Amino acid sequence: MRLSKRGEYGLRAMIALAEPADKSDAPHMMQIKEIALREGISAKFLEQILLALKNNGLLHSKMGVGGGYYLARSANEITLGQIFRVLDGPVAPVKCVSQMAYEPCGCPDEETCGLRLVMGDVRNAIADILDTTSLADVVKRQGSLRKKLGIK
Amino acid sequence: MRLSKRGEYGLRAMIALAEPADKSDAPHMMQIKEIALREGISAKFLEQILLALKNNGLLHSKMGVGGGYYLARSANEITLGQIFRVLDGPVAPVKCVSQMAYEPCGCPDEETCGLRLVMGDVRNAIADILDTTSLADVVKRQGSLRKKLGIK
DNA sequence: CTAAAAGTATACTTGTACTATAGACTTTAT
DNA sequence: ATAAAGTCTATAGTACAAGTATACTTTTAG
Repeated sequence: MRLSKRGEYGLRAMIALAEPADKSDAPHMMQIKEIALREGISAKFLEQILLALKNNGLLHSKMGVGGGYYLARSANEITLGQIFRVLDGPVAPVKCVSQMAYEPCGCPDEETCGLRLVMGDVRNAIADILDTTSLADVVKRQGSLRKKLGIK
Repeated sequence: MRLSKRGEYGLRAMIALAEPADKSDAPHMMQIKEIALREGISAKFLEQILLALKNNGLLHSKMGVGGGYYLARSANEITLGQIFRVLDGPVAPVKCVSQMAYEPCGCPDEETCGLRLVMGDVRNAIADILDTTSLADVVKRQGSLRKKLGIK
């Protein structure tokens, strides 16, 4: 049930962009290099990932000197599920229980296939978390944890 | 979050073996060929999978003429989680939230990493389902569904 | 006791997806 | 005009998944 590096790096970058830049609530614009350095990722690889997120409407960018990437919508309107699906595809463990990208699997009777029933539950459990957690939720959670631990 | 073919076939085979052979509650012994045919799987590939399950103590086998595979324990003592881990490895989407196979990931501060927090939730949601569902549960669920639909 | 049925074990192949890396191009600020 | 930044496409190396092949061992029937 692994999350790919692509997915991992993309989610990390989006979370970084969701953190407030300063006291103001202006959108946090960051350059690829800046994110790559901070997260310890190859800048070129991250480039592709951010591009995919942009092409799917989750990021905007500004070209030229002083440019960078920023969230296309406010952090509480972007869910982890949206990001995940762009980078890693459907959430479902097997295609035959996918809501977004259904395909039949090979079982004789899909209606009463035991494996399908359980995998359907798994899919729902994962989707419940990813689709109800926004970037803002993640940032908030990080923040209160840092506060509790007395860190920066 | 895909389930590999290896995992899928193995789980299907185990469920098949968990279904009662007849009225008696003797262990259901089946040959590789028999399972492969029923599930529409390559027998040679299934062979490897069943061997792995045997070497990890989930199956027993009887060699020679009239032999076959059967569950090493009763169907309610084998969980899907056990089978899954043998065939597909850890349940956790990222290694740094794995209970069974922890490894650090690259984040600056693991304690307050937002991604890690969420992926921990995902891991627990998946593990909750797989580790509390036994083969017997799956068979029971299939049975009641078949009954409800009036099928065989 | 021997032949055939069945599982054991390992090695090989083929394809695809992951994880990048490279390089040429476009836009923008100064 | 130039340099800083993003855009886009192609390619490469590696690892892993999925499936094949082959040779060997154990067991039972006859």
